Amino acid sequence: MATRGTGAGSAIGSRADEQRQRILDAAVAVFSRRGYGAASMNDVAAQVGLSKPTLYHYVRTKQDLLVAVYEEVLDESLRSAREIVAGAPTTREAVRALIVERVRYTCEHRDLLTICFHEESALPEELAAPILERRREFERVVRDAVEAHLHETGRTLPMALGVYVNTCLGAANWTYKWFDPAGPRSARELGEDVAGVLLGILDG
Amino acid sequence: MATRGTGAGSAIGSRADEQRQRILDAAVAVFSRRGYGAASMNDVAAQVGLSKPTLYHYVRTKQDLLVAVYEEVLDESLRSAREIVAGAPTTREAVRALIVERVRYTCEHRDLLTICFHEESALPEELAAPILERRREFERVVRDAVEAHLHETGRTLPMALGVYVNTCLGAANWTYKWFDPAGPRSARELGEDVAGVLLGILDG
DNA sequence: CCTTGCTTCGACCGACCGGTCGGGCGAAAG
DNA sequence: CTTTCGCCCGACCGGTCGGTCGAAGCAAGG
Repeated sequence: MATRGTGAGSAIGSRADEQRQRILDAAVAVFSRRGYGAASMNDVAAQVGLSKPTLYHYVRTKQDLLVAVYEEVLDESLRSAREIVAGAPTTREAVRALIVERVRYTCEHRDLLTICFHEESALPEELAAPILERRREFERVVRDAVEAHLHETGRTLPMALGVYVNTCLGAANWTYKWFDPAGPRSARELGEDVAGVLLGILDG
Repeated sequence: MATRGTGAGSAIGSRADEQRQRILDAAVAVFSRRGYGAASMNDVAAQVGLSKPTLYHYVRTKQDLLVAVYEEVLDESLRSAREIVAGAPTTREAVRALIVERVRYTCEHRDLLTICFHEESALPEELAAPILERRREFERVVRDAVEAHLHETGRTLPMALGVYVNTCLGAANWTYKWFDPAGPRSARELGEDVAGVLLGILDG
């Protein structure tokens, strides 16, 4: 039950919590590189500098690590999307900011997103169901934002709304494959470029 | 060395070739569902209705099956892209047809593309290098097509050419995640919708 | 000093992996 | 009939998997 300050003035975190976070970071690195199915818990343990039994002192199963990845990504995605919609000055700016932020987050957490995009089928049905539901909720937020802008401007899209939204999300998500952190454009700037392509059809 | 007609009047194919194709189809189904690393050769054998030793009578290694998937996809992608560029009536039509075809092929071979998109890191460097080079060549064909259209019309894009091309390919490739074969739009029609979003910025 | 409780790990478990081996099968050739 | 040969598989190989067990190390409290 002992708690201890982290030394950086941040919120309290027990020793066990710190280790758990280090393990999760290691798991993200290993899972994204080797793939969840092919990665072993030995790999993860070695990455943190622990033995496998010690790793299992902090983590219940390999599956728990994968679930934690999805939780983190979905929490942050949904939170920021709702914040953007609530705070945007115009409906058009909401759509634009949603795309920019999606690209930024994806590019700056490529390991995390790589796992989310690749390992959907690695979770058993019972665990996948709530995760899928939250992802659908995220997509609904984006969809509603586009629809609100359409309604406000009286325009109509030359294709189904769902097709447009999925095209936008696809273009944004796919940056996890090609974004170059050493390139000339930052993640945020790249997001603005991508949004520029996708918003063209909204402005006519 | 015995050969036999396939009975359907098509090109000759030995019994062994037929079996090899059935095995490859099974491998595609299994690898795309479970992931290459997590899928076992027992799974593949069971899917074809053979025992594992019999499977190995036709296939050298598990890795060979994965390589065959990449070969098939890259062969077809490059071939059709070059054909489209060579036969398009205008540069704009070339770009449009490239996107439409990319979406169509992706949606109609989702299992194949799922493997290509997810298992890039499952190949050892020596095998991945030539595959990566051919993928880059495919991207170069698309890039050149866009550049030709830009040059012809005298327009300039508000973002780097590479960013635009990757955005287009991302939107097209991502359809492997959300295309619904039972939906109201065929793969080809969906491609036309997606191209409609992406070409907006080219037409101003 | 001893106890307590958290952290760590060497050694191990049964299961399953990719891949192999030696032999059994049936049909065609002699 | 026997031989041959492509096709097929039960049983097995060394190795690794996710996960467990029992014990050692060690700081804090008494």
